[in-house]
Amino acid sequence: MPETQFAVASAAAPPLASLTRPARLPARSRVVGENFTLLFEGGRNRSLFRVLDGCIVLSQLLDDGRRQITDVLGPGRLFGFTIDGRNIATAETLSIARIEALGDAELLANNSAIAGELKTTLHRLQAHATLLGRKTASEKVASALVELSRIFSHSGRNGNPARLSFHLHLTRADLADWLGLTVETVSRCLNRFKREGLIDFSHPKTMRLLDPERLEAAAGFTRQRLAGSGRPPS
Amino acid sequence: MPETQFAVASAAAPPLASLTRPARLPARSRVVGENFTLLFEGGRNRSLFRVLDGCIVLSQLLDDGRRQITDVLGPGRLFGFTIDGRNIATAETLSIARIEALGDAELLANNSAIAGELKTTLHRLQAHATLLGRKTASEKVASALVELSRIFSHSGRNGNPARLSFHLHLTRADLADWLGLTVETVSRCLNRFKREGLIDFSHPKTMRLLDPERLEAAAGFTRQRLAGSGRPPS
DNA sequence: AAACTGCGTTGACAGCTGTCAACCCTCCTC
DNA sequence: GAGGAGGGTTGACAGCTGTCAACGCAGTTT
Repeated sequence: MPETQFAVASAAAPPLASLTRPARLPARSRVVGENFTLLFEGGRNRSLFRVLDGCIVLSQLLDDGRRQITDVLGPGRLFGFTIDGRNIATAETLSIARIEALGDAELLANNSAIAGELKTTLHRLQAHATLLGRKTASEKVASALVELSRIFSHSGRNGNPARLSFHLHLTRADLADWLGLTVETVSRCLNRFKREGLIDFSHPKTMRLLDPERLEAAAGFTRQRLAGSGRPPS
Repeated sequence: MPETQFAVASAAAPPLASLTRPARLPARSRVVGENFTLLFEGGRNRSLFRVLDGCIVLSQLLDDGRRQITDVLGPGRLFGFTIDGRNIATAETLSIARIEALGDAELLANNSAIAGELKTTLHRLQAHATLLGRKTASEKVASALVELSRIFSHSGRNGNPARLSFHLHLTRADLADWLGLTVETVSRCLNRFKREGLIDFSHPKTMRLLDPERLEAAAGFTRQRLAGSGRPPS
């Protein structure tokens, strides 16, 4: 495997973003290797987990093996939600990842925060459903690049400059499973964007956005905010 | 319009719910007409709502008008979740519907119930993402029929017999927007299922499942439960 | 009764994306 | 260094599904 951005770091000290709780890590924090399945859909689980570092994806399988990645999680996101004690989704690492289990006390204390996370996830999943159902292959790949840059760029102090370059944790196959495409289509789109000067990559996973604005346009915006307010029925 | 299950009620008074508060319903309950947009994505809203009767869909729009229905709600489901006071999704009625606003007191009292509803919705949305990204047109339509029969069949005392016949609240266009297809493809699939004896409908919205088992098979199951338990990382 | 509208169905055709295959490259093992 | 495995790219081709168009039908209006 090509060294991930954690390879060196995890050898020495905590890598990038030893954020959240750099020193004295809580006892429940844990480092997990690449391509490791943390939770199985339908499996029993009594904890919530927070991503401290790295990349984790949630997925679902059809009986014949078709896979759909439903969300890509970066630092800060929570996962491990259950219904009747059973995991809603399969969770696997795409990089060396650091995660933290949330204890019951924390759960209760952060109850509204957890509801907020649930709503955020709901919102993301809705947007992704729109992508899956109503966007073309090009729009899907462009959307993915914009989204992943937001999740995994080391948000530079100014915001913009650092956003241009980031590590694509997903393989072409992962991207395909996320976007409802095939590896070939993903590859073709990426290389077309490269030829057109929208993006650049030497290593397949080292991505740089050369023209974020055109890329966002190519992503086919979802309307972010409606100008008018809603019409509450009461 | 063909009579919905509410047609009688609406015949007495003006068809499209001018009725707001028919008989002695709880103060916050309300009847809304067909094809009425209750909430706009991005609009302000301070209440949660519960569907008491009828059919409500959540949707999202792209700038050019492409629409994606992200969930279909029947009796019992909650909607109106917000992030920063802004609606996550657009909500519109597909039938005359009865809804109920949940007050703050109820909200606090039902906090865990609400988290449960959020998780249920998350689960449904995930399954739908898998449908959108990884199922064929036939599988999508078959899945939709099975799903809608579960939501809208008047759950007979025995369960099964009543499940066979139900009112399809969605038009072909709604189905298309839900499944990420076109009306033509939806229509072709439905009529093929009809020719093959899987379903039957005289009126386009009066659906009957003649062979639920074959239909479920045609839907391409998502693996419901994993035998083994998950592997919690702590 | 005629015309109109919305919705649904059906056919012909096109094209986007999937399928199949070959090949390249890097990394790893032996 | 040879060989193998995994991931990525590219080309040829096919087919599923979208596009475009015509038509039917029911309900409503004029």
